[in-house]
Amino acid sequence: MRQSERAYATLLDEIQRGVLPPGAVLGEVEQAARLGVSRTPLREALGRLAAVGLAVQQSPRVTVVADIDADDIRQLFEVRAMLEAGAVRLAAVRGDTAVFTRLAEEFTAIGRRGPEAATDASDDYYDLIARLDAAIDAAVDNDHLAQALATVRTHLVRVRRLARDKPERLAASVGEHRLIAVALAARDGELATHATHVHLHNALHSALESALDSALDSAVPSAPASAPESPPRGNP
Amino acid sequence: MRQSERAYATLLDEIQRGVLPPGAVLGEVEQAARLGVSRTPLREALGRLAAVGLAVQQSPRVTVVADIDADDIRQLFEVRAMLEAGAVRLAAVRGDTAVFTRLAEEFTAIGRRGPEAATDASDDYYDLIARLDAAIDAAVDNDHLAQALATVRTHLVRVRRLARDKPERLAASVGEHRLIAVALAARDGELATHATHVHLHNALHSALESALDSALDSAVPSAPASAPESPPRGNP
DNA sequence: TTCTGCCCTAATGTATACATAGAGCGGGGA
DNA sequence: TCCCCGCTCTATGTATACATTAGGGCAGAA
Repeated sequence: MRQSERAYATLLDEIQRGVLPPGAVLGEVEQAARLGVSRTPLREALGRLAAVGLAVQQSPRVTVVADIDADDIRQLFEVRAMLEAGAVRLAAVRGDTAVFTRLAEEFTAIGRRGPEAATDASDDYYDLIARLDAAIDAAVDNDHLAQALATVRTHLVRVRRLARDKPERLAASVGEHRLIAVALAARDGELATHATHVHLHNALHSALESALDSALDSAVPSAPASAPESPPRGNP
Repeated sequence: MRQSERAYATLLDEIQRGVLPPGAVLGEVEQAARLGVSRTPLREALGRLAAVGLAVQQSPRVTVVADIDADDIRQLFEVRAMLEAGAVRLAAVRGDTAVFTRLAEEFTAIGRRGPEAATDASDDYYDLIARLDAAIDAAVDNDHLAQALATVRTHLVRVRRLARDKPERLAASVGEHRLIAVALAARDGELATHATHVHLHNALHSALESALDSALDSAVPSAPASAPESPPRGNP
């Protein structure tokens, strides 16, 4: 594998997992030394991160991990709603009914486990949801849309980490996805679109709630809003 | 200005203007020598072009200008419709009525010139349309949406070049944009959304018509569909 | 003591040298 | 004559050396 791709994958994973928190300085020499690559491939990795919006040039001299606040999350969900609503509308027309029928059955089955099983089987939940997304993408068959959605999803990974889904929210999410799958199986684009909007509305509110509880300090100026005393560093 | 940015701007312009046609090989040493920069900043420029989708790695060894066919244009307009329809719906709520009222008046004024003036004043037409787009972006105030739209618009520049708008189409487009501006001035998000869909429907059909006439050979296999004898080169 | 201006360091931006792998071509054999 | 093997050459991928500039720190003066 190319060193630049390896560096990109590593940095992406670390940013998404929070190892490199928002505001962490991404010095070229520092990260190159840490990842064991030269500056050239690392620069390419930073360029890709900047292109997708996860790294920003705070000044002409310093690149940092992009900040993320409640407003960012709202903006992200606005774009996501536009793209996913449009995607399911198209998928209802173009998709294979059998595929979505089967997915709907899987959602029904996994939903029967009840909310108390969600904690243990959360990986199964997320995997099934990812497969529904993949099926929608395949049905729509639009590269430009897929790329736009991929960018949004790249950011959403970090949002999910901030807002760990509670078990009851995860169970509700399964039900919402089940309805989307059912609508797609029935080729009901209108229902699928509305169900998607409902799902994203609930997901956004849950995310904002959890995120505000955990880390985000937006609109809660309990401490002076000046520069933090110890800005997070990726590699102290 | 940084050399890499200069190289990117130059290559982007040449791709959008058709100087580097679809399929043109983008050799690093060749382009670096031509643009008078080293391979390092040129690689960064190629990376940015690849990130936006205008350059693709045809093989691990050769990068070419991305191809574009009727299907691409349709896909592009699908994404564009999702994003712009959502944008105007939000802009109707968030925008400043005065701004869009003034823009609507400008569209009315420029529309009174009649279709025969479109050829001479096409720059004025496009400039006014661009200002409406900018006003919508500003009203929506969503960075992620702006970036997604910027990517789409980057591709659309090339589509417009393939499908040179006829004067009567340009005149009709002005009328369609006027309606969008009027709807936004009236804070009528529904009307703005529908007007946007109508406009994009017309724009897509006009583009496909013109493009099929001029250069695109999709679905018209008059010649054998094998590899062309003389693939276009950027710098023979 | 504080503010301002200069210098120095360290970071990025660029160029070039080196490594490596793939594609094309030529020669030899069947 | 055709096919296969190997070689070479050139392209990319990587590392490193050089240039440039921004930003901080120190010293001097008010």
